[in-house]
Amino acid sequence: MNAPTPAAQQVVQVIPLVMRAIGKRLRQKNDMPSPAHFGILFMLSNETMNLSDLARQHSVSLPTMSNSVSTLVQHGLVARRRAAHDRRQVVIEVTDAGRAMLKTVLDEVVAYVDEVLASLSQGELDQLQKGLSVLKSAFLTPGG
Amino acid sequence: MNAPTPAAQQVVQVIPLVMRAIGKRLRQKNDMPSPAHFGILFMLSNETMNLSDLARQHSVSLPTMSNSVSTLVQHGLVARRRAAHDRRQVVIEVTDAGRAMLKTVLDEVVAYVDEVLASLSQGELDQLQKGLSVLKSAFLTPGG
DNA sequence: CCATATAATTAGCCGGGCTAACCATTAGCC
DNA sequence: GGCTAATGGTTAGCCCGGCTAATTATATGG
Repeated sequence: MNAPTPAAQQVVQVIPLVMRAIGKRLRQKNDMPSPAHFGILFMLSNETMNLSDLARQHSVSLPTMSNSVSTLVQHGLVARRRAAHDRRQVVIEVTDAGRAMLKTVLDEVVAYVDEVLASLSQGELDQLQKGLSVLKSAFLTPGG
Repeated sequence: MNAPTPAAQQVVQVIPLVMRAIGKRLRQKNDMPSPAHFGILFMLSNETMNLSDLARQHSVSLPTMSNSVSTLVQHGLVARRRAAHDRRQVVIEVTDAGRAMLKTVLDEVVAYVDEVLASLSQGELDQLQKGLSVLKSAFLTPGG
């Protein structure tokens, strides 16, 4: 094994830190979905998907995604629909309520992050943005 | 509310993505602790703490931390000890097994991240590192 | 037309989050 | 000294989110 890059070590250190802080903020607000639900709504807001695709993209097993979707359906945030071209598949769609919830939570989280980032200079913000772009591209390529 | 910075939007988008990918990798390996346990071990590896401090730093409630520590104790990774100066407090210490586990997991996760980052150029790695430094400093200051 | 593969659900388990209620200890104050 | 907080932890009871194994429904292919 090659020596780990400083960047990798930093990813391991910083990402969980940020994640916990955001998770804490979400838990503090009532009626906020869990981070997992948030991620599902966010994915579905761009395009509807069937369960399997959703599970794969979200890096969880199919039963787990089925359960999460059931919870979301109970809360009225998404809806199940049989696919016409293949009646085995279930397509998940975000409801209006789900879209509203997503916007609320997105605003809340972004506002919180903005609050945390408020102490940074414009130069630091640029650095942050560039760094995250790199990280995103790395984890979006196959294998990430 | 001011317009959200692009940096904040990117944080919201990228951090959960990376977190899920790392979580998936951890779940795939047997005998790997959950991300939460990993975080606890990591914190304790530098300094022993009592339960309350641990809960606060980890952004969870005291009962939650007590439960997590119980699980870790059952697995032999940490040990509880009454503080001599204040017998109400419980100090948590990492066992040798815990330290070994932490090293194993750290190596595993860092290796995985390195693998994902392998496609990046040195310049991109530098950008990533700088960006994460900024992010870390923002979330480590009070309020983060 | 039957066998197999694929999509999804259900059941059963565990970890991790919470609040409320409780016990043990310390600190403060008359 | 001896009450009365205040502080630190644990326990109980709840829910969500992970997993695997087993089941059902639909497609597909020989």
